[in-house]
Amino acid sequence: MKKRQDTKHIILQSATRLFQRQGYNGTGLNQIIEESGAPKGSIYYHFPNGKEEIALEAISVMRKLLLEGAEKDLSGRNSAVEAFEFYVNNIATVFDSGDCVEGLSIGLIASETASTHEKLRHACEMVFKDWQSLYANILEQYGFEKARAVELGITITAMIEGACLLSITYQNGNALRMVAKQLLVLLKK
Amino acid sequence: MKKRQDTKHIILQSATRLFQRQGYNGTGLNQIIEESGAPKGSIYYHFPNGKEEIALEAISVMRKLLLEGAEKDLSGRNSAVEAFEFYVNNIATVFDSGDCVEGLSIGLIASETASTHEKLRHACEMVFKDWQSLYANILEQYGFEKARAVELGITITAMIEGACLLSITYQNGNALRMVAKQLLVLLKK
DNA sequence: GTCTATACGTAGATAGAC
DNA sequence: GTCTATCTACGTATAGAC
Repeated sequence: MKKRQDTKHIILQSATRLFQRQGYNGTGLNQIIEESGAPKGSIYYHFPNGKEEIALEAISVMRKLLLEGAEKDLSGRNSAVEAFEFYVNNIATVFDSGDCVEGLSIGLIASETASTHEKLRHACEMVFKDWQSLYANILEQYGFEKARAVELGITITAMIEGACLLSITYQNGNALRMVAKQLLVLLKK
Repeated sequence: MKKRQDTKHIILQSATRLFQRQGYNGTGLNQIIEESGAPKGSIYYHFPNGKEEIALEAISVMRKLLLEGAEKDLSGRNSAVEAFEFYVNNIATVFDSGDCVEGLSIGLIASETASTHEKLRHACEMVFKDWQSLYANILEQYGFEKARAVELGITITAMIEGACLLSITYQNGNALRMVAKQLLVLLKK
């Protein structure tokens, strides 16, 4: 059917946005329904396993979007430094608007579920690993040796996640811009 | 009275632990009472403003503990690199035990409350700023010029918070150890 | 596929006895 | 200072008509 995919899709859209902003525990099923305008009775039709299943699919949506964005921003530059500087400064601008930031990371949902929902924890772990690999691959393309690229992949993932946390808390993107600046030192060859 | 302080204290102890592990939304008042063994009726006597007030005081407890620990680990070393390496590797060991990590940061509660509880958001912001200042001061003591020390203070705060997030998710402290290693590069003079 | 109604638990919070 | 009882709201989830 056509309607089937449409409704499921808009539920997932709203859920993704709400989970990113308010976290897993902070978001209710009722709120997702309300926000999306989807028919209330349809949630357990599309997601028989309830909230956890929605979160699992939402993480998968985030993963896809965030990785695509990263790949686009990071490719076709003249150097690793230039690529990551552009990429991180780009993220920074999102946090400047002040209110109602749609988190650009899965950091919140990851830390919430790490010790309570094994499935969700694992899904988040996979996303972080994807990022690390992507960053490492990009660095290899720019001439870093493999072992060093892997190390930097982990480090850059941590730096960006940490800076996103500071940026959300401070309500501006300055921490991310600072990280972008320090990458000049870290990526010096 | 004496009892007054005792009960309030044990409530705060449990609340601090639970908020760090499960977050603000993930922790119920009932659970705090249960965990602490405190008399159930006494919560609104000691904390008339309810859950938010408990969280506010819990953040203050975390702030004190974490800053004290950081100051101790970072002082009396031979160089900035040595100090931060010891400090970060020390944090890393806490995440190796696998299950039931008592978060060592306020990252979870900070990201949960950033867009929903202004008072709590602000309290977390102050803690992060304290960290930045502490790190910057330490770096100045080791001979970094002030402006550079401030930049690095922000960056190191982000790196550690991000690595804590990865460590919680991965259930081991390797990300933190990796960050410690990269500080060798970043703190080179 | 969608709707209404509702079950059932637990959340935070309050009142008033002790 | 502490206890019990209770209120109201909301959480997830289900049942069954349409």
